[in-house]
Amino acid sequence: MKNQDFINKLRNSGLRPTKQRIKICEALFNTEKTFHFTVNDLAKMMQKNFNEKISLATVYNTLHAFKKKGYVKEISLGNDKSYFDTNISSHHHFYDTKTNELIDIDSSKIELKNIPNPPKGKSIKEIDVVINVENDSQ
Amino acid sequence: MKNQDFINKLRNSGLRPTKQRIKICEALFNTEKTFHFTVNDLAKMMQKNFNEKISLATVYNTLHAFKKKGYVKEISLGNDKSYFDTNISSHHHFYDTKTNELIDIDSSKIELKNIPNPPKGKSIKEIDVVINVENDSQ
DNA sequence: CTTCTACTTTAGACTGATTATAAACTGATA
DNA sequence: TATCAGTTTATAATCAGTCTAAAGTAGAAG
Ligand SMILES: [Mn+2]
Ligand SMILES: [Mn+2]
Ligand SMILES: [Zn+2]
Ligand SMILES: [Zn+2]
Repeated sequence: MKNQDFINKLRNSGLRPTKQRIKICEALFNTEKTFHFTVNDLAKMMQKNFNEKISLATVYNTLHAFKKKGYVKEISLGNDKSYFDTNISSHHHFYDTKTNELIDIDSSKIELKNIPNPPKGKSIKEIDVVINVENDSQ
Repeated sequence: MKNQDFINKLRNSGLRPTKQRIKICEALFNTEKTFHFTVNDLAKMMQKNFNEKISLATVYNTLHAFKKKGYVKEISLGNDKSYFDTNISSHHHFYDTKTNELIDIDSSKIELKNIPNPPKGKSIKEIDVVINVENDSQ
């Protein structure tokens, strides 16, 4: 995917293709594999790998905008900070509670049976399965 | 359960039965049903319902001590703050993302099939299923 | 090309949950 | 009763995330 594609993608979804947003698109979507990251991870990555100092506020703004457009997902865990995910397919995670490492599990890999009915008046939006793991002691 | 039972419970697990811990035990474990709460919820509850002003730091200390002893569980969600749970059985949750309300789902209600093997060298500690729900619009 | 304006970016202030500190207090033991 | 490690507490510190208001910029219009 080239620069111009991101510009179109942004414009088509009503986001002005600013220098910062385009660079962040490159960082997030010009990759072999999807990945998980924190806001700080991304801010540092932009600086180091893309030579682009983007203010933290803008990184937050952009990620929230991208999330609203469905370009990234946000994941919350036992941690204090939240993670973003460029894998936007419905999927689950292994989560290493010691290292904070996240590993995808394809949605089709786990079968959920007998999901109970939601409380009256509410409907299910999404189901998150987190399998907490830890290094074998010894 | 009476006061003396909590004193024994605390002593048996190596926690000094202080006035604050005993009162918190009463608040948490002298109930019909288990429940979910935040640190602030509990601090306020102690003041209002138990006429016991306990410093926030102590509430944190106590909850973390109780968690380590397995008397409560901690639940992390998309929220900024974390929740505690007096239901220490292995179970899952409905989570209303708008109201932050948590509702228990008995572990036996949901059947998880084909759980993939954890990454090499890691083993599964716990599986959390969160079913995000929302009020039916209209 | 220049002007105009709404949308963006930004530094820095602010918030709110949680943790750290260090002094005062207290349960257990002798 | 004296002693002391474990506890409580007020308060400061931390840290992710949000807010603000000023400066910058993309895009439209002339
Ligand atoms: Mn967020
Ligand atoms: Mn905690
Ligand atoms: Zn993922
Ligand atoms: Zn629960």
